[in-house]
Amino acid sequence: MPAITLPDGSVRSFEGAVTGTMVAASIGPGLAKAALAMELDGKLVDLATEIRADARLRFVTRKDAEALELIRHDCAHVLAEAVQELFPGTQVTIGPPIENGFYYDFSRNEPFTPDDFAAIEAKMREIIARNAPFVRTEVAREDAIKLFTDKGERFKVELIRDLPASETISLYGQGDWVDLCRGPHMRGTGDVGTAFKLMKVAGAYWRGKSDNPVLSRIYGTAWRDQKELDAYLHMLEEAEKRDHRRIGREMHLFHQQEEATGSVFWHPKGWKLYRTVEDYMRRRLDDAGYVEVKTPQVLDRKLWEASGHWENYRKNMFMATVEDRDEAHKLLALKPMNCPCHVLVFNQGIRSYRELPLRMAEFGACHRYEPSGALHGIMRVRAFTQDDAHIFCEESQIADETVRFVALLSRVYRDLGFDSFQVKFSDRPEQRAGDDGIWDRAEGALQEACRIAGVAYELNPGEGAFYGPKLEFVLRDAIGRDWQCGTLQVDFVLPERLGAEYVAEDGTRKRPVMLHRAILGSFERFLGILIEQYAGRFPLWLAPVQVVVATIVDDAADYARQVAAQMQAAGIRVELDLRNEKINRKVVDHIEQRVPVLAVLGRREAEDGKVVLRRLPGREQENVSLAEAVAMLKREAVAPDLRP
RNA sequence: GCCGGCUUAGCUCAGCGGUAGAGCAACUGAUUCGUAAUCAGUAGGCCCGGGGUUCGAUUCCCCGAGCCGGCACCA
Repeated sequence: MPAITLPDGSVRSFEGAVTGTMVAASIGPGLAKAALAMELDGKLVDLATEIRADARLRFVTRKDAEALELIRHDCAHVLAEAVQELFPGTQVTIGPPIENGFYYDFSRNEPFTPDDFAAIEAKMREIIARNAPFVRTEVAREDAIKLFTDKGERFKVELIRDLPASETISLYGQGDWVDLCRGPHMRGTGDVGTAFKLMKVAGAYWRGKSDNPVLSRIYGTAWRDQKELDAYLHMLEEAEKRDHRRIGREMHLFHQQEEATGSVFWHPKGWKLYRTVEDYMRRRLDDAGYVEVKTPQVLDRKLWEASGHWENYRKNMFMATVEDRDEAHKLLALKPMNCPCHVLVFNQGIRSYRELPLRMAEFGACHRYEPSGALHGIMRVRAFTQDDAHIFCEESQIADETVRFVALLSRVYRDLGFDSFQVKFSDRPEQRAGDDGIWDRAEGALQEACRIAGVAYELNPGEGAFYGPKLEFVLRDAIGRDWQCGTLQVDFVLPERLGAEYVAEDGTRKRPVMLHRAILGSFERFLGILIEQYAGRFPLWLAPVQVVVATIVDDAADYARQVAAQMQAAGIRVELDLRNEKINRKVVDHIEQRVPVLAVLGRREAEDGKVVLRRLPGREQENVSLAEAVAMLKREAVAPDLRP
């Protein structure tokens, strides 16, 4: 006699076991029609699930947050059925819902191409129109294995074999098609609706392991209705316009070319942006008690052997050889990291505990031979400059330094337009230097520091650096991809390997702990994200060109030159546009160039000594004196850390 | 590195087994104009590189490079 409590607190009692479908029907025909699944005692299950005992129940309809995930998961099943109907012999593997959609990985000799999408989508619509109910059955492990072995689905068999013994093995059928699945699902394929679209194909390794076979993955997106789908597709189009590679070209910020794969050619305007950020960072670091150093690019193999890079990182290092040195010294490497160099600086002379924490910063240029497939615009490159620093400190100072670092990073991110970021905690990787005792201490210290700093993080197991655990500060680009920018890493290993020590209060020699930390991460990556964040429309202090002085007629040219000269003298980054073009055209061009301020000058302004300012892409005009314009723009262009 | 796709003028893109086109940009001239594209003209191409098939390849095939999307990698 289950008594079912609904979200509004009302209780309904039934004679015997009931299903969600029956409960919904008993409440009303509207709900019976709308309910797709239900949450039973906090767990999302099929509507057809039998309820035998008292329970709390909430129906999930298309409006609810869970609906999207259900639609996407069901859509993945529909995709799999469609593919198997159209391409017999294709094996199915897994097909989960993901952010904005779903994918399904197939095993097939011939990978799918986007040319297959039209046929597959048509078949999917057919399957959805059939509205076959999703039917759950629970089976014994041996039966499941037999079923999928008979079908020739060896990946499914492998999945079943690896399920823990405690796990119930369930199948979901839709018409004649059946898949191994945990569920839950909606009532039938018709509930998927028609607001879906196949997006792209990709190779993906079975179970994410690169020595496993490559599967053919089809990505799709699915939404509640056409309107949502259209909005999503429109959002993607807009995001494409923010792509830093596109804006970099349009705004003449940088370029890349084959002769230097994975490197950036910064053009004058891009370099101005870079320098503006670098100057800002240098001031922030000065204020935060860092000292700045500059260390070599090319170092002898001996150093990399000592640091552990030779063993753990060599595959990512560029080598340099010279002919006229003996065997032992002819191999050098471009530094992939700055840390060993900083230890070498630390090791000069005798250090005292009084000097700690010693915060040693460097805008360090590094080279890493990244796998070709990893390169991505200026976000993932082979030559980059980190806003790197290493804090040499005592173990007891880790927490305080972490608190300070997180405060500094938050300040910088806010100043540069990022109000939120994700934090991940990456612990010991499989390939690492240092014994487990050292790792226990390092991870413990970092966890404790996070607790004290009040940093909430997500665990990222096994992803730490080879020398220590790390915090990753992650920002998101225009297309929704996440990039690690800031980082904080606790390292007991390198000081040991490179013999760093200091004289402690008691006169004994001790090993310092080393905190590796970066805020921007690399200038290249960070500027890429910054470009996308602002879609190239930078706030005045960052804009490579802050003001364009544009004339309406040639008669205003002399005055325009004066205006530009005065602005320039006041430190404003200004350009002149004296072209023989109509002002309309000039407005359009500078909007396209994402110039923040246009100063328009005609005969009237030349006569009155005035300037008409227009904040692009806005339409409003301000008419002010030249002196006022200069003062105002100068004030507005002050970097956030220098504002009164 | 792996799977797939792409690569034609500075940019965005057509094209096609008979050696190439548009728009924008550039250049020249006219126009001097008051806030979202003035008009006319001119010039511009190892059609990514290397092989092959063919009477003939930018087009078809193979190899390579770079880029793009994922996957793997990512101090």
